[in-house]
Amino acid sequence: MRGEEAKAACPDIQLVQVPVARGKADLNTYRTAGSEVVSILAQSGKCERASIDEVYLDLTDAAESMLADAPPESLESIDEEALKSHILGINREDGDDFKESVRDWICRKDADRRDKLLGCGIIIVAELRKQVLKETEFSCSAGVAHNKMLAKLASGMNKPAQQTVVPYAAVQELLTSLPIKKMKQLGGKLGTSLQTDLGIVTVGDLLQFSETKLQEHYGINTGTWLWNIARGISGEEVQGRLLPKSHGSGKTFPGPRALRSLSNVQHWLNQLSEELYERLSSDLEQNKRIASTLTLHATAFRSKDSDSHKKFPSKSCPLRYGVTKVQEDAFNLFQAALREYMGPFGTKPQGNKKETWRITGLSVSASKIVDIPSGTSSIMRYFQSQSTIPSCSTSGCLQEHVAVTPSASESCSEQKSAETEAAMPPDKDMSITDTSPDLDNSYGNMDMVPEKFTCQDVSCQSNEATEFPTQSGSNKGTQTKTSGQKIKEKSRGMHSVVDIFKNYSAAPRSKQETQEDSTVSLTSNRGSLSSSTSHSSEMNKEVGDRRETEWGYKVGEIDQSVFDELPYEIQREFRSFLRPNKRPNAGKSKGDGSASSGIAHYFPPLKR
DNA sequence: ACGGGTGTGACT
DNA sequence: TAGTCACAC
Repeated sequence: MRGEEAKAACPDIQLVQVPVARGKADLNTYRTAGSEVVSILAQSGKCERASIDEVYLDLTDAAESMLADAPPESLESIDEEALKSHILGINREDGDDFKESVRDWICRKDADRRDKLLGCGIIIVAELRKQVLKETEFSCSAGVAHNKMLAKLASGMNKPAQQTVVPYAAVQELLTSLPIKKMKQLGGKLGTSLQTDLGIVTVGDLLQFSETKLQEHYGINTGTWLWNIARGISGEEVQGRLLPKSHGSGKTFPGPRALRSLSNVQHWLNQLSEELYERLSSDLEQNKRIASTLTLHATAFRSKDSDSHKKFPSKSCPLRYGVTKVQEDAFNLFQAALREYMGPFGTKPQGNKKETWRITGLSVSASKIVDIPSGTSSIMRYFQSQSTIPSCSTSGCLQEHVAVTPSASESCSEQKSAETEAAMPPDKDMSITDTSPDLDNSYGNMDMVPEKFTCQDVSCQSNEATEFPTQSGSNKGTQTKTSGQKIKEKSRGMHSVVDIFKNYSAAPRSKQETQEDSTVSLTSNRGSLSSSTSHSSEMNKEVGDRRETEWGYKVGEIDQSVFDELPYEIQREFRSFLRPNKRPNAGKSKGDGSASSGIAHYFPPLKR
């Protein structure tokens, strides 16, 4: 029920509300909580942060070790928490005997090796959940099974704060009567289609269809995937990734709250950009990562006019570090999208006051996040100073600045940012374009779901951007160059600092599990966010380790002009990373063999 | 059940 | 690469 109803029914009820900052919901409390739990779980095996409160753990190694060194059957006593497990296929009626049956199952000597591993997993997971509870005060639920799909399914079967196990022999029974809509990925349109188009309601029904038949209806990949999951087969690997791949900040403006003026849109974009930037700064500071693409999403409708439900296009551009830069670029992206949305007829000559459009949703997000190799302290400082530089707001400066912004500005030459006020402080900029994939590290993962948050203290969020003042402050200006043209060209050519980073090859993480992983998915509930903070150092450590791997780059990918734009200090630092042996034979970019001009194939001279 | 704020991945 | 769509928490 809604809060109001609840209050009416229970006047003394304690309702917890999501914190608000900058006029919008602030989820940092939850992000921090999630990170705390991940940092604990990641110690035990490969970990994948599946969402803000969910993780998957691949405990294969830990389980195998236990089986080899101290198998359950050799233990004199089994963890009480483990004995509380729900094991599918084992009846646990009356309260006294079931722990015995669980113990028997875990210690069964004649068990299939896979189930013996599961038995170890049960003990490990029980231990982990206790540790999470003790160290964070969050409880969590878990599923222990042979793959992600089954573990996820199981984790939701006994909540809160319990764990469920799927023995190999229980898979069929579990699945046959299970409504397909309960399976991850089938909760939406595909599940509906399966139901209405093929009459499939349960996974058991799905079992009747041949792989070919399913492929005819849903394509090769989806068809095969469906055929497999009906049999409890899921080859999905647990990704070793503890950090999010993107950051976003958005807000909806339902019904009467829809935005109707450019200046209002700009106001909210500024708020959203500010939050986004704060998070980017934390990421840089804590994880040494840089995002390189900024994307603007909006939802809109045009009152009255025909096809008022046309989609508002999303737009993106290179992400430049600096709050005002993000705000500026976001607004420019919006205007570019708006013109496209309104069509050739969107031009101004519309006498009456209010616009014909209504914005019901806005969001800005940052993606293509790459690690900065360890040891690049000057690069860190560079980006930090970038964000520190306040404003030098002069229209002339703005112009130049604009010319430099590739995508976001390409459109901004014309329109009026009139009413918008606020000096747009164009600072020196450095556009970042593109990046490369995730260099995952391998750790375990887990996810928790705070059920009741009693955290009323918004300040428990740990990142105060003291290191990355979001604005104002003295200007260190002169050490970075303000030129525009060169950077613009390099941006066009898609080369920049991040391009260099991206080639830093994630050291082959080896580690190739195959089948029969003990995968765990935990879901937690409840928790009183105590002010526990500094666990951040632990996180840093984890993240730091993987960065020590060597990295290489292709000389051919560094544009001379890009290099020239870098502060001397950074040019020097980069030089230390350059690996002559990686020099390509022919001009190529991104290793895809495509030729590219304007690329230097030699070490750029240091410039001061 | 529904809505808000996020986030990921497939596909074009 | 940019942009859309589906799905999930």
